[in-house]
Amino acid sequence: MLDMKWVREHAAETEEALRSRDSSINLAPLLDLDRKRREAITEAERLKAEQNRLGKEIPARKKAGESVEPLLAELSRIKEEQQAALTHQRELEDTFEEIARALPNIPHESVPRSLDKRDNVVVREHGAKPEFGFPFKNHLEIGETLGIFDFERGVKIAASGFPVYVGDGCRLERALINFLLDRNHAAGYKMIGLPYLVNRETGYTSGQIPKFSEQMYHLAADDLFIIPTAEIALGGYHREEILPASDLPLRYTAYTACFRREAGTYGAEERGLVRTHQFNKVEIFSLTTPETSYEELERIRGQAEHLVEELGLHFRTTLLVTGDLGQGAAKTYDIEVWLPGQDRYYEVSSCSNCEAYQARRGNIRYRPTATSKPEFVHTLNGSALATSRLMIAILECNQREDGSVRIPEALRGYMGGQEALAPPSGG
RNA sequence: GGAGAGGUGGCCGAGCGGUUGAAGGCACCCGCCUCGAAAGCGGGCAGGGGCGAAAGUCCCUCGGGGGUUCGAAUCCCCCCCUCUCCGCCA
Repeated sequence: MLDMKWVREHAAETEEALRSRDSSINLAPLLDLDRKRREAITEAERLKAEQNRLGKEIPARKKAGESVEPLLAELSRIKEEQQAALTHQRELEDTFEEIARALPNIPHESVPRSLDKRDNVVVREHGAKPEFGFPFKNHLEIGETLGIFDFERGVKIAASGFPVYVGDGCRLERALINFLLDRNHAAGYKMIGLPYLVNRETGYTSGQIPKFSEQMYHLAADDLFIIPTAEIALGGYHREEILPASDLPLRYTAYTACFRREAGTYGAEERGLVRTHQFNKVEIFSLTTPETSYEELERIRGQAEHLVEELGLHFRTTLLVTGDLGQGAAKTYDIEVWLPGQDRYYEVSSCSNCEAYQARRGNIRYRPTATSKPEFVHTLNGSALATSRLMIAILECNQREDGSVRIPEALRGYMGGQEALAPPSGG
């Protein structure tokens, strides 16, 4: 949600900025509706004030022994008029809000303007693509050799896109999750365990509802949504609160499974763990003052990059262009690791500053000073990191000719000192 | 799921048909006092919205939504949540 007062006063520049991410955006109908809406409010309130004023005279007149009959007649007439005005006001407000809520955030000035994601700017590269002196395998083949995944049975249990991790595969991902949580904790992010189900209000806060509802699994009987990322649940954590300024910044990290319907994104080339309906992710989430949110974005990005580095993986960081930004984001960095088996980079982290977009939707505020009015906080989120996809990178980049996979040193402590994943003996 | 109790401002807590957007306390802010501080004293202090350059003014909000009434925090209905007891399940 944007600050509609600000939009009203900066209509032309807002429209220009929004069009840089969606060329079909036209603010004119919304601004027209806003004008009519405010006129309707003024009229309904005028009638209500009149009603209140006359109503207050009743006890005095009764006391004075005067007849209140003419006054009551007058009142019922005004009341009827007022009801009609109120209905009109609500209609306009509903339509207005429906349109206003669907607007994406205004991109930050430092974000490159383009509708073409091929214009995303690589701002950092680390390491190099691994070179193999032997025919390398993709993660599916490696998984087959090591017996660490069971996609067939995942289908049997649930459906395609619900992977099963077995033995060392399960242990390795477990190790990753623990490693990431520990590092995030050490970096000052408070660990937090979250519900995987969220209600409508929380879904709305993060911007998933209503526009992207169809990407979430929905439990109709209870009207709850299964989270596509911990960001959604974390966004709801401080909903409807006024935080003391001294508490900011608030930094959280959480591990959750993530569930995405991925409707319409079916890709035969994205097999195995590349794109699934259920995956695992460790998330970072910060709430800050408006003044410090861009520093915080760099901090989150730095943390995510550092984690990939520690795992010894080759990655690049890109600054997304306006057209590639998610609904609530004002600025986003993606961190992508190289997947030899896919012959391309894949996102393992997306770090965004949503500024006040989510805070406004969820009414998350803070009081800058003891005497000032509450203001909206800025919210930021970043994957740190998506472990299911990291698994692919680790397996593919650390494979050896004999079919075993070297375990990154950072994870060995979480694997009982184990240094490699080896194929079952005799097979 | 059944029975009962309850949801009021940043927090605690009164109010139970009009003068209450809400007593009192705590917290917080400003001032006095003090070398400074504490205590004490005086004052201030909910959120959102419309109009307005501003001062200001009006409207809404006492869990949420409807209703009764000229008028609702107060009465009625539905829903949500919390607590206690029972049932059920881990």
